[in-house]
Amino acid sequence: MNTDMTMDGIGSLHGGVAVSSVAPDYRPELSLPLHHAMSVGTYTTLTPLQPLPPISTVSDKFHHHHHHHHHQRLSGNVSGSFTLMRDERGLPGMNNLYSPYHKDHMSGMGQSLSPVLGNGLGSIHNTQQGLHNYGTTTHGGHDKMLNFDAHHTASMLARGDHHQHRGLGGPAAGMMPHLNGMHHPGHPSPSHGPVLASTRERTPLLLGDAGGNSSGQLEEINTKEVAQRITAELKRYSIPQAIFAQRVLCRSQGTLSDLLRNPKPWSKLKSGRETFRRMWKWLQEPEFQRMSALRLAGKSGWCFGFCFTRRDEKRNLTQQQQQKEFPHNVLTFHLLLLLLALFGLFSSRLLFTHFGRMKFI
DNA sequence: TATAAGTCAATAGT
DNA sequence: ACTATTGACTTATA
Repeated sequence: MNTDMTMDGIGSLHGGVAVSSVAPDYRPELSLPLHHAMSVGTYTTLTPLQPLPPISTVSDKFHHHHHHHHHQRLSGNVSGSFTLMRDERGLPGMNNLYSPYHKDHMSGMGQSLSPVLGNGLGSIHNTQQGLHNYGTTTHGGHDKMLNFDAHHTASMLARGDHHQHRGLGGPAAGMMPHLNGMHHPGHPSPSHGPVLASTRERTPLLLGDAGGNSSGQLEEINTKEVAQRITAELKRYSIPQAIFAQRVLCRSQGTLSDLLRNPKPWSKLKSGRETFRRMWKWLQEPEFQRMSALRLAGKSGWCFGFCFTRRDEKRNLTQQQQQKEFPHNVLTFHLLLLLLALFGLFSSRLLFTHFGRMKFI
């Protein structure tokens, strides 16, 4: 009952859950949930918050040299209130979207952006809440992208084309029709017609495996097309490379730039395939979830399908300003407790040692 | 050990 | 403010 878990033990957070993870400043791999053991009906309903380690090149330097980071502790006083967002993230099925590619398969799971399945939380899901957040979660200087969030997500939801529940075994190829037709400004536009039809088949970004396999691990990704589409998407939504690289790919801006401009053919890729898989997966996601992934600033935690972000970390607003801004989606700490109780989580391994600190065994 | 692949991070360029 | 370039570094592999 006194397991003192800090972020130092993030590697051992397996099975643990971060309700309020004070994640490192910029390394998303330490904040993104890795494995969603959302087995319904059991305590594992909690969404484990696990690190998304960098791909194969996890080296000692990563942990020791440059990024002495950041083994921040879950010390923060969670005193404020939480911002509540729906977590559209995934269920176990997405785990096999990643192949055991070297040791990457573990990290790959972290990118599971798949829609959450019915875990009984649907009724709580308030679209309004989610939307509010998209529009208002601003960190420093990513306003453009996040502003998009509000509007596009709203319109998208209005159109009802979010939630393409392609969850387990769903056809991964039915991707983003509203994006497929889009233009690629400033691009040679190699093949006429939609980006999809680069191959004789209708498998857009995949070469081979015409869709039966949605696990995303065996396909040959058309890296060039992926690169083009990612480039277009980033442009379209004014998403800086740095943001995308960091939060979705766990790579540096320069790396992404290089990959985007000089994508190597799939056959020539080795561990670098993982990066393209992440890009590809991101493209598969509904906009709703794409932006969710981008928005992850590392200051929020995911818990049973909801994202909890410390309000006071969102920006430098006064209390009043914040309250005005987040009238509905604020979850007080006590409400959080209530939620936890509602979901029977108290009987789980979730422990509170003192206010503002949650620990798990 | 040599080489290739992948990436980071500094920095130059726009 | 963003993006592109590139040398250095790590890791994997022949």
